[in-house]
Amino acid sequence: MRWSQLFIPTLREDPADAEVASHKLLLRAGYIRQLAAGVYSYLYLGQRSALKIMQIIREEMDRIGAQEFYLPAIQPGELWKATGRWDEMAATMFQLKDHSGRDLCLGMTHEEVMTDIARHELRSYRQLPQIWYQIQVKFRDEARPKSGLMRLRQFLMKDSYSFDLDEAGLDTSYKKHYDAYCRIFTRCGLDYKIVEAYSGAMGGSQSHEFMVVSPAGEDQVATCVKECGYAANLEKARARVQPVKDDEGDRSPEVFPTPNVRTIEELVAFTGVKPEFLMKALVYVLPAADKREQKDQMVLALLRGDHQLNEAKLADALGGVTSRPAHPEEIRRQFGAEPGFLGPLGQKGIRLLVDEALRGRRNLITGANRNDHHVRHVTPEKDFTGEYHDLRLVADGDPCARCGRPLTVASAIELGHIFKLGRRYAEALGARVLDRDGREVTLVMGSYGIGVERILTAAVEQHHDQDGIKLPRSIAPFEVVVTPTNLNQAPIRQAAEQLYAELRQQGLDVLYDDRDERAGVKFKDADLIGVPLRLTLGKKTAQGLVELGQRSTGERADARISEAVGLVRSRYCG
RNA sequence: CGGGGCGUGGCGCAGCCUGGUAGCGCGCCUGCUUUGGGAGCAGGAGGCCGUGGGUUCGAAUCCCACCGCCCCGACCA
Repeated sequence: MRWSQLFIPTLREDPADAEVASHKLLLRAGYIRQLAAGVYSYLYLGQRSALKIMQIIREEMDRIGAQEFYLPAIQPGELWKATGRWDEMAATMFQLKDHSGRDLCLGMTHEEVMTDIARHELRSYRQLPQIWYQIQVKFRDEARPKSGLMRLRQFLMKDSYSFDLDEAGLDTSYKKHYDAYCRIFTRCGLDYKIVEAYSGAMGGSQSHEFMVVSPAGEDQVATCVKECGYAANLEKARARVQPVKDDEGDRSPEVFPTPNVRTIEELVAFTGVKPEFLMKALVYVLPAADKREQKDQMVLALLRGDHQLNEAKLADALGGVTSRPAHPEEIRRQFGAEPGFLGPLGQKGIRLLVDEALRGRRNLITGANRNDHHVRHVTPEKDFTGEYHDLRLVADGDPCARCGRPLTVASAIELGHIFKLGRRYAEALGARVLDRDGREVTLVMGSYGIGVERILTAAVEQHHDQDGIKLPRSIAPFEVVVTPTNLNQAPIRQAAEQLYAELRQQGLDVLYDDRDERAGVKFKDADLIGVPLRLTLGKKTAQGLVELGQRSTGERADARISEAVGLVRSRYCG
């Protein structure tokens, strides 16, 4: 393509509204422009990259036998009501009505529609397994879109769905996706990690996320420093506990005054006792299930003073129900004390959830449920009983649950997520087939997603420098740029034109910078938009030489013009 | 949804406190010179100052309301 005829609106300065590197660079390089919060237009370069990413995804999905569909973005509300997600997802779903008042929504994911097809069409186990996918737009009314393409309200997703007769079949479909995802992210030139993930509101048994570690990421992952391979989303991560030596002896609880001492830090300062000998009490409220008669249930979560509560684990402990922190009035009503003075002693009608790290501990200090008082010598099991669960948020440096070496906690961008869904959606929508014995069985499903823009964003985060973007060739909008430094010199122009024509004949994506600009402008722009290889025609053209420059490494080498095309093919773009 | 910040030519910003002819850099157009890391000189075009109301002789500037965007938090299949 001739640059002089293209629309590549590069900017010299950082846009005021961009904070993270990928956002700034994608705007500056003319890949994207913003339309509204979390809504972006993909201009020529952005679209070229997106198309390449989607093509890689397509090839690898096809390779595992997945079949490409294209489903509607606009969907009937009934389907979502049938699975219970019309209300469950209402906060982030764009819901609307048609002219006659029927409920519709913009698809935020496609379990419902895919399962609807499956229930109407699949009749026999002989038709299984099936893997169906699409690359399509998704809409989510995010409360806070952010960081350019990181969290969008409209975005592209490759989503696939597997339908199997049983769990063993699901395991196979899941593994196929796992492997396909590895190939996809590798081909996109990303350095990624695979972590165990929390399934959240999707339900289901097993789940992995594909992550790129980056300060711009919104997720947190815990990774073992050693080769044991343990890696998990912080929502899910487990760790061993550093053992603590308690005071021996069977002492009895003893209330003591702690005027205005509310936080763990204040309690440490006041008593001189280290936080690991304290017990913190956090109150959560479970929304009343179903009937309005039943009132909200309160839950008290107990953790070691120096530990943090992991709300995802709390939700798991509560059977997959999301709870919310209690309001101060609710706390006063139940405990007769202010937050800051709460503890497990003498509480009725409230569920006690105790973190595993408190198992076997003795003589701890906790709140007395009386303002300005705490109580010491409290021993779980002896003085109160509760259900033990792993409730703790893993912290950087905690010993790995698998090998005991320290875990590192880092921010990461979620590129893809694979779920074993089980039968939830098939059950709700009645997707069944006859098995070998003629019995009706409910399909077992998996669902698998990849964020297209996330790949682009993560790739820019991982591959850029002061001068701009350094995308890998597989997803860069162009593979080569031919840059004549001065078009007014006929030999330079002719050599450039010829190289451009020959490289195109080789089937390469070539950009020819035929703009009437000074060399410096052309170099800056080529670096900014991230063309992996630049062929520069200039001073040495008279000697029959062209300079080959690699964007990723900064390496430059001269070559004979006559041999340049062959060299590009064999050495750089093989 | 809570907290904070910002809306002024295409982009980045100043002006606002203390009301009185709307300014700077980049970009854009024309011409000449220049030509391997965002050139120089000269001339020029381009602004409902986010929107609506109010105060005032007079509002980019003061007051009120609303809208939009960004950041932190809550939320996030």
